[in-house]
Amino acid sequence: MIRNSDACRSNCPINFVLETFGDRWTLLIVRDLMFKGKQTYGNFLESEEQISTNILADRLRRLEAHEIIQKEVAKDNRSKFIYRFTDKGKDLIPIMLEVTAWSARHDSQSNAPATFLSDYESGREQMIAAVRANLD
Amino acid sequence: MIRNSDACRSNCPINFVLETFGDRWTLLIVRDLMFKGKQTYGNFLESEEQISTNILADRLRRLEAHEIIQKEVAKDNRSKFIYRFTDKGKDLIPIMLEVTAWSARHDSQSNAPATFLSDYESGREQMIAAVRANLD
DNA sequence: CGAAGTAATTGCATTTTGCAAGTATCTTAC
DNA sequence: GTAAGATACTTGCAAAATGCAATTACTTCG
Repeated sequence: MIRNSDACRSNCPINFVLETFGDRWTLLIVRDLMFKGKQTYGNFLESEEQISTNILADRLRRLEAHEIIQKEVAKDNRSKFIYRFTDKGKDLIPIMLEVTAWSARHDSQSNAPATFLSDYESGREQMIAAVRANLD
Repeated sequence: MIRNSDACRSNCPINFVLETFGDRWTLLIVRDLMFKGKQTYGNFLESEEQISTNILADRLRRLEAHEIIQKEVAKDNRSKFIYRFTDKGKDLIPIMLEVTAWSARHDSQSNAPATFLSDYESGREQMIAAVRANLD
């Protein structure tokens, strides 16, 4: 069940993001949709972090309610939904890249590509544009 | 109690950030320390989102365990601790500013300063440097 | 029609959160 | 030196969220 008024705690911009993304799963769905070409419920379930079906259904519902993503029936198979970012969702790209950069700097176990940091630092705007262009 | 091995779900950079910041409170503490000059347990408790004492104590402990912040006894009052960012913590500045920008763009209720977006877009590096310089 | 594929929902045990009250240590005022 | 206040927590318990396994519902394919 979606919290109907979503109990907004304040009008702080940091808090605003937490109202949607302040849990351990939502951002992984965004990641899969943004960087891994995943677009269906079944795709998201396959991720290595092993999200469970009830949590996935709940988070997709909330992301849609917050107008980060929208879904449509797949053209090739009408029993399937295709999830896509809204413009608001696409605007998360700079945040996601900045988060990736921080982890690349501070997590010695990070599996970010070896060239990520230098590519990002030398061409941030280009990388943002490239990710955006790669979303249909 | 801090999860001893913190059950790392994957080596994905997005997931790495979630392991520390994937809840509704931790980032508010970072915000207060980064932008509002708050440095003590009592200061953090005063924020409008009304964090409770047990959650605050737990999150400060985790932030310290993850080496985002460190605490020291206050010089003027030995019954008080002063919390400060580590270098790893200071490196969160670009993420926090990017998050603020996203909310400023997409939350009509946002209380971000009216000039924030234009200042940020025209001088991102300067703003990062300014915030950093403002941390002791 | 029946089997397979896709997207969920349900029930229940475990974990986390939120709230109120209590405790411990250090400082200040007399 | 002691009592009152300031500061930083801890504890106990009810409520909510999470995680897991099983089940349901709808669509497509043969």
